[in-house]
Amino acid sequence: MENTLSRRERERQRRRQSMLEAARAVFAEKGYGNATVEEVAHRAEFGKGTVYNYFEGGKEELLYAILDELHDDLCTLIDSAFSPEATEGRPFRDVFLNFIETLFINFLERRDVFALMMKEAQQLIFSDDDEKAAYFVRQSNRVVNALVGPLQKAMDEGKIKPLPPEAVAHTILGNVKGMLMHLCVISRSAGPADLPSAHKSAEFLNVVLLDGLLVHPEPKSR
Amino acid sequence: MENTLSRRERERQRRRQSMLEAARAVFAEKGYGNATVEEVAHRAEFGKGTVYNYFEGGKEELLYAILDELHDDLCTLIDSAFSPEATEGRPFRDVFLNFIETLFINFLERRDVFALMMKEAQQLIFSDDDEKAAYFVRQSNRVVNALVGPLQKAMDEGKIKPLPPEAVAHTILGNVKGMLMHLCVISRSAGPADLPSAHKSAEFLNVVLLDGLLVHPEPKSR
DNA sequence: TCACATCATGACCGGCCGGTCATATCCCGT
DNA sequence: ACGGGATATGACCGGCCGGTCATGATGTGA
Repeated sequence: MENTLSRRERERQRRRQSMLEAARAVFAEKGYGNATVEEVAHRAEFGKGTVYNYFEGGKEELLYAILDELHDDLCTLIDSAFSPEATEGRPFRDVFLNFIETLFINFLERRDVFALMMKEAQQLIFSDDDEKAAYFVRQSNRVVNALVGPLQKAMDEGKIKPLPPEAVAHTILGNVKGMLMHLCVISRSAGPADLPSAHKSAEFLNVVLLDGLLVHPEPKSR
Repeated sequence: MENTLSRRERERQRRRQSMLEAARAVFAEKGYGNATVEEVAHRAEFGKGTVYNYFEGGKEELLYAILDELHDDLCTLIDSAFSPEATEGRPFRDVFLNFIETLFINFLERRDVFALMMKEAQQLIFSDDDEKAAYFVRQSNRVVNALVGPLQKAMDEGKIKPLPPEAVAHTILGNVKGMLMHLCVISRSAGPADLPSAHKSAEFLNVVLLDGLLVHPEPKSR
């Protein structure tokens, strides 16, 4: 009966998902390089061979699936932070602060997966295998492009300086990444209690990126 | 004779250096993970075993030695960019621009070693081995601290906003790193001809970091 | 109930490489 | 010229793990 087929299919998806989840956990815990497929399999309560029935590409395909998902999340988050409803009539400053804070909150509560992305993405981007390098550049650009739209709009409206929007997007994302990394690192030595709140960190970045470090940007001459 | 001993010692140093140099080249080319000690040895024109006579810690010690050196360079560079002679009477803006540009030039002409640092340092900082993580935090802090001094001074003199200097230092270095990475990446797909000059990139960062993205930082009230 | 397709499994293989060590070589002082 | 410490060397070992596949379990439809 036709139902059976779809039932099978649903089962199949469920298993795939649970393997992915296990992989996320194990990779985050040990790092991609040190994680073994065996452990992923067992955490998902399967035998090693079974994983290969679901992910032909093996270990690597698992990683890519996870990274894809993560970048999707990022894009979604950017889109919604700059959606018309979210920006309606509010000063750019507030919208931006809110954007950064949301990013922080979102990723800090998934710090280990985030750390995984940082680590492996870096590895990929400098990989000597052009295939892999290109993959990451593609992913990275997807995110940058999601941010370019809103930035271009803000420039057109005269809210921010007319600079190359891709460069600005890269810079912003780079700063967020850097701040997140730093938070991850210090949350390891210090207790998670006394690390700056997402809000404080977001405000800091807001000041630096929007107002700059100089005290008096001197309107022009004089 | 006493001379002989020192002669031996000098020879020893020379060999160590040439192994280090070989390691730098091989690691840069293949990445630490894919490089083999054997290849390092051969590039330096030694047998594998010999390397272990000079670096008891083996492969890892080679890496650390290289990273140490790189961070030393960074510190030196910062010190001299903000030395009294270099800053004497010049506006902070110029000093800063010059600093960033020097960093760019310096690292772009050693792009592969730089890429190595990016890759492996990231790996270290998120390592599950606390020992290694601590090592990199230490190195990273050395550099940050070198920058904190000049920043504090600039804040005291009212030249830049009074923000936590460590955070500012992290941010600045993070931005430089990000820009360098980006340059490395695009210099791979595009011919090295048409990538923005170090000067252009430095100016971009100067504007963003010193003046901010907003168009009119409105002096205050009115 | 049987025959057949689908799927799970883990023992096994092959390749890889860091590190060791027995041996050969060199170089020195005498 | 010789004895002996210092040094170079690369064959070898051991551990590791990704991926495969022969086997057996499961379940489905007739």
